[in-house]
Amino acid sequence: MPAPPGEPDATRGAQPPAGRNLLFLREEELRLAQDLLFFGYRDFTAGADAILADLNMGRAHHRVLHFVGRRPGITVGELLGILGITKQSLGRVLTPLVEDGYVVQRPGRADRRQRLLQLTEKGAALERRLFDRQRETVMRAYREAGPQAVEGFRRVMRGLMGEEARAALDSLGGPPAPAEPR
Amino acid sequence: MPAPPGEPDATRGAQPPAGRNLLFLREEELRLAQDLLFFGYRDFTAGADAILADLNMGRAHHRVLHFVGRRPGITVGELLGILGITKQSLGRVLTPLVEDGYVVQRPGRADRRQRLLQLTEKGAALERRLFDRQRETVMRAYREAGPQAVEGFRRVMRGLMGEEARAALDSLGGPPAPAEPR
DNA sequence: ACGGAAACGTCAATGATGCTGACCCATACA
DNA sequence: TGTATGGGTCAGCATCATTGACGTTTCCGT
Repeated sequence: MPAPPGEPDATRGAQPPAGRNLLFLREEELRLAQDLLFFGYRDFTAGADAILADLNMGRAHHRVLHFVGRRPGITVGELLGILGITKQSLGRVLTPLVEDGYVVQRPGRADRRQRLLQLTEKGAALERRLFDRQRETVMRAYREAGPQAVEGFRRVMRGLMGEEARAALDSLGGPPAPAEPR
Repeated sequence: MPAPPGEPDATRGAQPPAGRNLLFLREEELRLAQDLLFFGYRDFTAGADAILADLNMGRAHHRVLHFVGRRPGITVGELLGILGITKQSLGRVLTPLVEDGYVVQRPGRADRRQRLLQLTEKGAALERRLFDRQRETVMRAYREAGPQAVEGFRRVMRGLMGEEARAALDSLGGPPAPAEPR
């Protein structure tokens, strides 16, 4: 039941169009955006949350697995910067992940104070499981919406971010890892 | 610095294109979606969170203000359904909001067991303040991305939702309130 | 008119996620 | 040698959400 292309059904109870380029900024549309983000994000995370609950973990654990998997060899400090949380908050999640064998730390080569983080096989397997669950959700949404909508989605989401988040995002997709051979 | 139109920059480190319509479902693109949702949602809520913190409130309070404002006269049960939380969780947020004069409850006319919720002036003022903060964020994103991207954003976000959320969403934009005159 | 069920409220306990403040250790570097 | 940095940890606190168990009021079908 893919939505009909073209016409946004989001312009409900509106005055007659008065510019089509300003129109889309009206209040109801912005409230709709709030609704969309709330429901969309909640359901996006719901599948993974269920898996995590069985393992006595939460969303925070998933985020660590996700970003460590995305950037193997990431330092604790970089991870803190990406997540935007405190050392203590990260510690309470990261320490158990290491103890339970999902993540390994090895000292940095250039700077031995650093702890470079990596997923173990076990960690990678769990991350993959969580990813696959979300993949279904996202793929369905992407397929229903079509490639052009996906591109629009990306642009809007990026626009919602502050400078820091944009930089972090770019750093994730870009360089796979800054040297540091094993 | 609006992103260059057309080319998704999300197709990094890719094999040569093999369909362009299947291509956009590849793993890296799905991981990018995870990143976008995490950063985007976080920064979207950040502004309102800051205001709320000063008032010793949290996101949950905002959600109540938002949905009560969006649907004046909503019952507690409907609100529970929309938020997807338990009665107890709602109570801990709603009771203080009523005590502090942000929300009023009046018994239902047709069914006096119900408590119909409404914002007071004070509540509407706070909701407006929170809304305005998020409005800036969303407007910037919408403007940078353009109307077509906005439409795509809407379609994808909607696609992320489950059946229930879609129904709830539709009920929000649609009928302003089911009768029940004061 | 009676009894079950629905709508709402509330008490108690628990868990996950985050915060601040205060330390500590090991390493890097001037 | 002395300070700064990367990382870890302890204690205490707040928010948000959970489950389970009751209690009250009101509705409605038999």
